[in-house]
Amino acid sequence: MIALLDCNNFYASCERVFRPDLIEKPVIVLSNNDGCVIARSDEVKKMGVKMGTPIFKIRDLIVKNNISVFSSNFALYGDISRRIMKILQNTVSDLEIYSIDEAFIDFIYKSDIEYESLNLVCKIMQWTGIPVSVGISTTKTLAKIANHFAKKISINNILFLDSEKIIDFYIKKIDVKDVWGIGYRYSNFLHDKGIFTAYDLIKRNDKWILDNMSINGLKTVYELRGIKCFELQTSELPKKNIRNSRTFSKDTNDYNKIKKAVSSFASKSAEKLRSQQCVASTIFVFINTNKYKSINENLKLNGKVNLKFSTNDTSVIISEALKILDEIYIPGYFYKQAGVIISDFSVVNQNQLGLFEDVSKKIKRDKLMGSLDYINSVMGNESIKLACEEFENGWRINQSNLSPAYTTRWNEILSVNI
DNA sequence: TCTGGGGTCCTAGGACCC
DNA sequence: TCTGGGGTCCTAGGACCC
Repeated sequence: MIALLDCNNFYASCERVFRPDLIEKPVIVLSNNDGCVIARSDEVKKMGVKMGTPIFKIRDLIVKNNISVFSSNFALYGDISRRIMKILQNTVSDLEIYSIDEAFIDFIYKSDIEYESLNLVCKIMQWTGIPVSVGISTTKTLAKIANHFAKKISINNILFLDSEKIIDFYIKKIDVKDVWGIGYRYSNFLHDKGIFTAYDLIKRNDKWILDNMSINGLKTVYELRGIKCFELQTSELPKKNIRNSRTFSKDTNDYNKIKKAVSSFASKSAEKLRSQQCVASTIFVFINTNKYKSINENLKLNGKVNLKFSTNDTSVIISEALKILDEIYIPGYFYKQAGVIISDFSVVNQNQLGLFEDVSKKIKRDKLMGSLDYINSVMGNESIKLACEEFENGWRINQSNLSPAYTTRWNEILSVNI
């Protein structure tokens, strides 16, 4: 059996932990830059607000229904997530942390899985204040479906799909678009072909599925039929690429601002790269103009470089990224977004040294990067950084409704007046 | 006025080889 | 005029996930 544990309306629930006055009141959390809705409490879902709705389209609704609006506070959500995963680590036998608010698990005691699940739900609520749901079945894809219905119809937020009869009942009820692995393109295609539920889909033959939805589509169908194709991934795999990008708070034609932003993205990418003990050999930089404005200005510019010597040195990655920026930048346009992606990793101590690489210099640079990471880890993020990264709020995002970092910053800790 | 950010995997087609 | 068969590697783009 595989269980999927999923936090209910995770970001909204995190905000409520420190604002219990908002329990059972409508809450939304916005994307970076306060652009669109990325989390909704149940009350807001009932009002018909969809995931990703731009905030300016629901201004009236917010006022009318007195919806509490929060800017996204990833320091807080990340910390609460770590606490929940820690509880799981100490409670279950196998754990795959699938996302910030989801984990696939297997239980130690398998004789009464529903009881185990209930214990877990209660413990997480008591220790962190976050409501969670558990769906259990024979494959990951079915556990996902179990979880989907656990949130909707189960009284205790737990649903166990074990017998074939019960599985059949639910896969006849679920729209293919809500099946894990079937996105909006495939679901439109399937609807056109007269396939509306997961049950309709599994009745199609394998060849048809393979031809139209490729191998992953077929795996999904097998999983729906109760045949395991996706195993529990219990150890964390290193990332294959690292991306840092932002939409600017205001479109900008100021080259220096973009340069500082790109430097800063490159630096953050390098830091993440070092934290997984890797070096990278490909650097990709992109800048985009505003896609919602006139066609003429809808530019997507990008470039990349393959380095001769793989590196995780911040200054090298920044200077290479800036060279690319220099090449792709076209003056006279207003840019909306920029980003840096690094890829083609190898593990630090397995990396072949270049024949013409200056080894003594490299050792010095490695030490320097080590010190930089150490100071930032002890003194707090961005305590020191390179001079080319931004210092003022040149391109920083809008966060006008940001809640305090209650659990990760001493000066923002909750105070209680008695 | 105002539309997020960070990932993975697969496939078709082109370039190149003998 | 007629133009094979078999392979590898790389890349862009498309699909999906949270």
